[in-house]
Amino acid sequence: MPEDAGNRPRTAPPETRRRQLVEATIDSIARQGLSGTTLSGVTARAGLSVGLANFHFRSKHILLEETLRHLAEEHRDAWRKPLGRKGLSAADRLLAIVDAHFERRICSRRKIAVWFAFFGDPAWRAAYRAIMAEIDAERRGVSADLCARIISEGNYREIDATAAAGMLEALYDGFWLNMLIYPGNFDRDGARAAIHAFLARTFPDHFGGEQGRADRRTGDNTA
Amino acid sequence: MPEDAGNRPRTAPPETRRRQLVEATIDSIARQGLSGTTLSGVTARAGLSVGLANFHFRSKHILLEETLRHLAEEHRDAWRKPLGRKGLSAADRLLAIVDAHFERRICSRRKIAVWFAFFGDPAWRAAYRAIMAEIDAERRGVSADLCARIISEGNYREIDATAAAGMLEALYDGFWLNMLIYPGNFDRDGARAAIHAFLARTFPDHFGGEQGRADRRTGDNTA
Amino acid sequence: MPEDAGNRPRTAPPETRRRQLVEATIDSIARQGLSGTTLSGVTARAGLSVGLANFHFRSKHILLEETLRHLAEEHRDAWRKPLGRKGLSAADRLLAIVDAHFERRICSRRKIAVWFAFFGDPAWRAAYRAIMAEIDAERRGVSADLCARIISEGNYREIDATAAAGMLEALYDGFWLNMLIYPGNFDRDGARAAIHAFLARTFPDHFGGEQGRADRRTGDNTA
Amino acid sequence: MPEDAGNRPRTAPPETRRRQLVEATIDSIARQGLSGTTLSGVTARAGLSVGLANFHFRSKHILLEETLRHLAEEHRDAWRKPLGRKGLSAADRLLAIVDAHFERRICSRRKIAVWFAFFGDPAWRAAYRAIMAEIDAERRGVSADLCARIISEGNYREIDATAAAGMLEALYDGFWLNMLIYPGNFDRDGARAAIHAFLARTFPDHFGGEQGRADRRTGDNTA
DNA sequence: CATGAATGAGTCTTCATTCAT
DNA sequence: AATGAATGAAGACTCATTCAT
Repeated sequence: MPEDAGNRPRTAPPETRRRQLVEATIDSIARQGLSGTTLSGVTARAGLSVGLANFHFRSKHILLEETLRHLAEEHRDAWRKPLGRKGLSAADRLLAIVDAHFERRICSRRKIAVWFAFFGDPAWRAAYRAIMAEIDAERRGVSADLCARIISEGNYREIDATAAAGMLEALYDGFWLNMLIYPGNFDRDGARAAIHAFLARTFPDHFGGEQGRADRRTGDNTA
Repeated sequence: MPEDAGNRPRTAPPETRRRQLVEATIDSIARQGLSGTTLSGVTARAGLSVGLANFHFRSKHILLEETLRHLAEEHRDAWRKPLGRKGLSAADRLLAIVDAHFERRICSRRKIAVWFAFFGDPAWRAAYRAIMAEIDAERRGVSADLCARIISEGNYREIDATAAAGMLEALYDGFWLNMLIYPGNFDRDGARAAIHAFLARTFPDHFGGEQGRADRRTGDNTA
Repeated sequence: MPEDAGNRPRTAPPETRRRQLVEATIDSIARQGLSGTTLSGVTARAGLSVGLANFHFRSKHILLEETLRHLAEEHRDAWRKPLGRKGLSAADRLLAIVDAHFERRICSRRKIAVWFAFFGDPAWRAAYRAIMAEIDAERRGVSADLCARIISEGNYREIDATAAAGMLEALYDGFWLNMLIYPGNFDRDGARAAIHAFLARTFPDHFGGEQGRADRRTGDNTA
Repeated sequence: MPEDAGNRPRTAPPETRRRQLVEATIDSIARQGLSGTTLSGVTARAGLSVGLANFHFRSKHILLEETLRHLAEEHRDAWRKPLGRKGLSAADRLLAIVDAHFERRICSRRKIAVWFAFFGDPAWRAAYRAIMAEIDAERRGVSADLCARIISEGNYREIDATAAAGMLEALYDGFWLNMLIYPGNFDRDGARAAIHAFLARTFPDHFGGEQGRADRRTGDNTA
């Protein structure tokens, strides 16, 4: 269980330890769930002592909070980064946001399991909101703006940009959950393709059918 | 907290007690989460004693399992019942399935919270599958069949019935989760309307815009 | 260690259990000190399980608080009871208060050790005040009143009743502490005799030397 | 909290560190009690590192022992020093011992709190005895001798010198404790005056009323 | 059917102590 | 001399389960 005991230095920079522990926590939540995640389980997985978790984080609660925050930042970075690129069309940007939700790093079953572990608990839902409400609102806002631009560019009179952005949000979560529960029936590529198809049907002039060809390019599946 | 102590008979038929306890369990999970749900909490809420819960259910695990089963049956009944009616078109039936997911009884935040509590835990996900895999598969199958019929009736060559059914599944869960996390931004009527709009855009000949008018008929919001 | 396991009933009235636990707590504090007093130590001494202490008292803190309160009431009763008797002179009453502090039940090393355990901790000092400030003030007040009556009856112009009462308070505590630390040099009878002598010298007309003869009547020493 | 971090030299002679740590320990015990006194708390208060406490003292136990010893020596010096002066009468010497107990340095609430912290714990009572039994006996012996000389000088037939010395011991501790618990009702000057009055009544020819005048000379109260 | 006292295993947390730097 | 990361034993508390009544 100790990751590589023996030649590991007895002491390490705080950030290293924190990362090790957060990573072990993600592992533990994914496998044992939130309530099955114990400090001793996490530290054993990390090859460290119980005391150390309380030394670097001040309590189990804070460790979990930091884990949530870690995931939050990783996710936010994933969809924000491509938006920074120059010369992208609104459609490109919207696709980038969609695809970010199904990148391998973001959308492993391991990490989705952790997200839903937090979603499943009322207290952690509140923590999630405290951390993510603004970020989620920003993403929805950006998506709605992009939809609005697409709508105004095209000939999509009857479409409501806000509603379209809401659909996308629902689709991310909905596919994630179904990938988690029925991994045999849902996978990253299928989900992405389905959302692409949805966009193609909604904004046919912007998301042509040829986009779909590239969807099957990554052959990996979530572990 | 005891529901109506005092004039309640000291003994009652097993089915009554079981229902009381399951109901109290749903309450407890919705408010405290799965890990915050204790036998003594549940029984106190029901105005009963701890011993009784272990008498009627043999363990906490079984009580939770029965709670999950209760919800499962309620949900299954909700979308199955309208399918029994004669003389409904494929489109009517598909709409009925969609709408069943957003009925008030099915789609209260209280019950959604319980669903996601179970979804959030790996062990309970397995239990969920054991109970629901077949039912969920059936519903997906029925939806896919209905889509296939609609597709064959209409002129929707490029559409994949299975994918469409998968979209619907994702949308149910996705809207549910968003209603749970951001109740200010997502509600039952909006979700239903969004899915109706999705169907209208996907199968324009079958789901005309006039369907949308009825969507705002129920003014209630989830408790 | 279990007190009389085997023929002890598995369940007992709450008051019995509470008393058992408080008694075991007194024992434990006397022997191991406040910080050496653990829930498992106390319950083992009482022949009960850890869980039970948290069932009858809601926390260790409350158990200790109740223990303090128990001692407080016992002590208060000891000096209050004789004051209720009719036909006692002021001097009689004052002596009764003094003697109450050196009764065997009140003034065992075991119990004194517990008092001083609480005195020794800042937080418990505050708890002591919360419980005892009024009672202690009452006793000082009664003593001062009695001194005042004695002073007015006798010819003790220069004596301050309040100061005399303060002296008595100091003497109780001072002898208690010395009995605790140097049991070879200080004992109940000696302490009582010394205070009697102090009163005889302070109020010679009221506390004649013949009082002293009775002082040696109890031959017991503290355990 | 660090006493004067920044311009403090990184290394200092052992005696300096030891004194700093003992002083911080006294602070900590006075505020948090013995059980609330942790090595990291003490060292933080001193602006030093945990490791250093274990370097200069070999364990927490030894640090506390040294703290007790420090207090013991300070106290012993306080009452011994005046005895060294030439030309003092027995009465003067006895008064000096009494007054030493109520000097500001000796009799602050802070230090009394520490004494009683040690008194309150059975194990530390043993340590106290190991350190102080002889010193306390010496003081009692000196006091008894002085009383004996006073008794033989005066006309105090019925008085027992040993008992008188015992009374004084009890009064020191008794007033200390009451100052600790009820600082509003007991203070250094009042305690000293009360003991002076006690001596004046016990040995009227040696401790005249005019002594009392000087009692109020120090206007400070305990911190 | 029903109660609730009793048990004890499991978890978080604190903290003295160690030790590499 | 000095630091502070790291360890692990010990203790309070929770809670599912049992069982006598």
